[in-house]
Amino acid sequence: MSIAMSTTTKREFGNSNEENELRRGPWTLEEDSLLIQYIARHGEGRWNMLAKSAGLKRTGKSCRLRWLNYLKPDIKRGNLSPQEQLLILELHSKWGNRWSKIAQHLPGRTDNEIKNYWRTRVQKQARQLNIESGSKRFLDAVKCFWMPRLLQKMEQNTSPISDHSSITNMNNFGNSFEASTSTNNSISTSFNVPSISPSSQNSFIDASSANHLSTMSSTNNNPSLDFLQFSQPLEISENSKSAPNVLDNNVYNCPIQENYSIDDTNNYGFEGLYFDPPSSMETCDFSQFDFQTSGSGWMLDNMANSTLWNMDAM
DNA sequence: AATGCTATCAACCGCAGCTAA
DNA sequence: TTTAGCTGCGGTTGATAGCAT
Repeated sequence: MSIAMSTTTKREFGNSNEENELRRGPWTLEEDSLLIQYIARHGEGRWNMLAKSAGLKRTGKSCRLRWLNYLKPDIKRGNLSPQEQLLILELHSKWGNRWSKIAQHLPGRTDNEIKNYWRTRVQKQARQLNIESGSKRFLDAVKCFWMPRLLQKMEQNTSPISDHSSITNMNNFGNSFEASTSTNNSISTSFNVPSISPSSQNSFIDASSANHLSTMSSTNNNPSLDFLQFSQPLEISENSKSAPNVLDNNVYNCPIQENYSIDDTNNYGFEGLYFDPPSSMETCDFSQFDFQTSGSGWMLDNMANSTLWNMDAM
């Protein structure tokens, strides 16, 4: 829904006496209506001419942006699903800030939306981890913490009962994590992450993880990335316009496991999500992550109350 | 209730690439 | 070959809603 302007802001045109002055700022319902009707009759493109012909006191660029990011009928609104978030993380690790390219693989999502998501959610997490969002360390943090948590969340969504009671077997084995359900859907998942607490709703890293991480951090002052063995890249063609996304019955490489297959049989298309245990367990060097905040001591000291990797905020 | 802070997201800006004249 | 106009992309800004104090 458009945010109709009730007041004149400084981003609107300053002099209302200037009939020919270009309008700026939020679009009104009338403008939206004009644009929609014009495109319905004449199609999109040739935006400068379109703006004039439609009687809009807007630049062509502004019309294009409004249409592509907001008014176009196939725009999907609302929060990004865990599947979409996972795909964004993976595609960003592959392509970087190629927002439009990433958006091509998320039907109904715009580059602007994905860019905003990245800046407001992902980069926020990077700041809290005190690591650069584009760095390899951050990518590994994403893969160690965030992606497994997303998968866990997706798993919860696939269960008939959407709380943790549906998870009947959840064990920690050192750096690995297994969860299975007793439902007919037979979900079995394993990750190589430290001690994920199934009851930790608000914080991905629970207190035991915090201890683990603190210990590792304190015993390794010269963290090495060498034994990290992630990044089986998604096999998505650079030129592919079709979305190899989670809505399809695709099998593709993911950074956590060699392969996972996806059945499109539930709301998210993830009912049949299955992770084969890796032949050789990949491990995550947590000592590489500097959880020290700027001058306030170890972030992990009170991790139970931390919002670090808070999936509810994603 | 008032104020300040933070998160979100729509919209703008500048730049680069493309194309037609 | 040059140039002007158009389009698309990525970075950034600013309005505002919601939350905390």
